[in-house]
Amino acid sequence: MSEIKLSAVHSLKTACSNCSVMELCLPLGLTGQEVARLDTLIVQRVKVKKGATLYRAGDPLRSLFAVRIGSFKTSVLSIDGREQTTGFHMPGEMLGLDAISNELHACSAFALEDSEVCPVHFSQLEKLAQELPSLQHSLNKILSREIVRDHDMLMMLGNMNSDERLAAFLLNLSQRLSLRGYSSSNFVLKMRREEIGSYLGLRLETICRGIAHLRDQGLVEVSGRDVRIHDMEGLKQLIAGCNRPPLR
Amino acid sequence: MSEIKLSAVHSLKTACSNCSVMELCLPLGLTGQEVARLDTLIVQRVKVKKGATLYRAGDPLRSLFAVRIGSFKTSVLSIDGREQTTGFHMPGEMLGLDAISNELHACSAFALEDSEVCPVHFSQLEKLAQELPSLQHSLNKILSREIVRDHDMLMMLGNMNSDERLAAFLLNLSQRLSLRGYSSSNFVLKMRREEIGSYLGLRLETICRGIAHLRDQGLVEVSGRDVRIHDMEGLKQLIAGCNRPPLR
DNA sequence: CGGGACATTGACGTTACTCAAGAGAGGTGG
DNA sequence: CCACCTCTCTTGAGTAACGTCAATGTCCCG
Repeated sequence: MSEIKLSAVHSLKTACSNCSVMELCLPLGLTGQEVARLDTLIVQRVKVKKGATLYRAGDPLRSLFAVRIGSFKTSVLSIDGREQTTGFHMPGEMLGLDAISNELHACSAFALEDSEVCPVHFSQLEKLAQELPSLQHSLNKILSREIVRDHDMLMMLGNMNSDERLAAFLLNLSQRLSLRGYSSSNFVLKMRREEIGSYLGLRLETICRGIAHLRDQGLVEVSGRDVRIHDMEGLKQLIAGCNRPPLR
Repeated sequence: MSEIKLSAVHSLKTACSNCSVMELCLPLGLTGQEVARLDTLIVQRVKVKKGATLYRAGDPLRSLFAVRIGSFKTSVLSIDGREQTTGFHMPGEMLGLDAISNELHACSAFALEDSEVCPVHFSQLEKLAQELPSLQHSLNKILSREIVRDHDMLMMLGNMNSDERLAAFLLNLSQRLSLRGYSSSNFVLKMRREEIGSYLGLRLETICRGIAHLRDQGLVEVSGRDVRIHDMEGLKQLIAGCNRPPLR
């Protein structure tokens, strides 16, 4: 009886098969039965308030986290306090992959809005993957995709100017939101200018100026956090030649 | 009888257990018996001449490659011909990890000197990993370590000035060579200035000037490809915490 | 020994950073 | 509900860092 009290509300709904981003997440490529077994690993979803920390660099790896609702940023902090944002993460994406290497989280994860994640106990996941080849394959792919994504970022930081980086960033957001059923031309930024800058290797003022440049070219309209893309093709042309299709 | 002709020389020696970098490579954490099974996947080593291509972006993923002897660079090319070097790889490191994601190589790999790799057929590797939990764990760790490495690169490109990047690059080489039994203070660069620049997001002239700066501070002596580190601590201080005198 | 690739250095230009001031947005308490 | 405070965003002016262009030097490799 007493066991119910904590997880009753959650346990009924804790099921990948119910999740709106299942086909973007860990269950990708699994059969219904396999997904059901994966479900058993996710004991309880966790809500994370806007601004709260999901984990910090140096924390031991217990679980990976699948973003279910909301969005996160991950970043590493240098000794003197400078921050490099390593990614923005939306529903269906996995957090904590860099911790597998040393069993310690290498970066910190912060919620950009009220969010919800599905913790997946990592050693249990490895054990289950041992039994389910397609789960193992899925995990391999997710890890590899993160590497590809990081290489795209290296290309951006190494070879693109500020306006191109900003255009690529907006296109990337647009595409990922579109995959999740949202408008590709009309969306809201969940992060501050400073955080965009930290991600793109630029100062916040440079982000502001970049927005002004794109606006002056009639490509986008940005009002605070609201983004409206007016000329998707124009944006793509701006970065064409620096990268293949949009990003990632 | 006829089967012997091609691989006779190799098959005798093709064994991870003989390999000088075994404990840095895929076999890490495996028992002797497990290593023996891994050996069966590596049919034949492949020699790659200096300047030759091991694989190109877009090639289908057949095998991952473990560097055995020599060194490689991997890079992605933009449509307009700009190159972003994504890594330099030395013995014991795996090539092709980014191909798992789409079953297509996302970057190209070139030998920087006469080299030798151990191809590991990927689907066979996955199958074997299904039977050997520690092999699977090893692969997960290798993938995750690559992500951590890429995040370090992002920190470098996003937050460090040219001299710091160069210092960090030299220290990184020094450390990896040391791990492999070579001198940490006295080594030979296998890549050109332009390739270092492509890796660090800088022009080749900036690399030259950076070398001059480090030389003027008495930290290193570089003559062509020969590097002699005179003040390891000084180099480390230069990048410690990413702090700098007057920074960009 | 000659030629081509690679490396170095200088002069100058451009981009993005720094510093600064002010405007806007959002949350809180009176 | 408004006033206030703080955080965030925007824009300008001046500067530092890196890129570009160019000339020259050096090292291999054939």
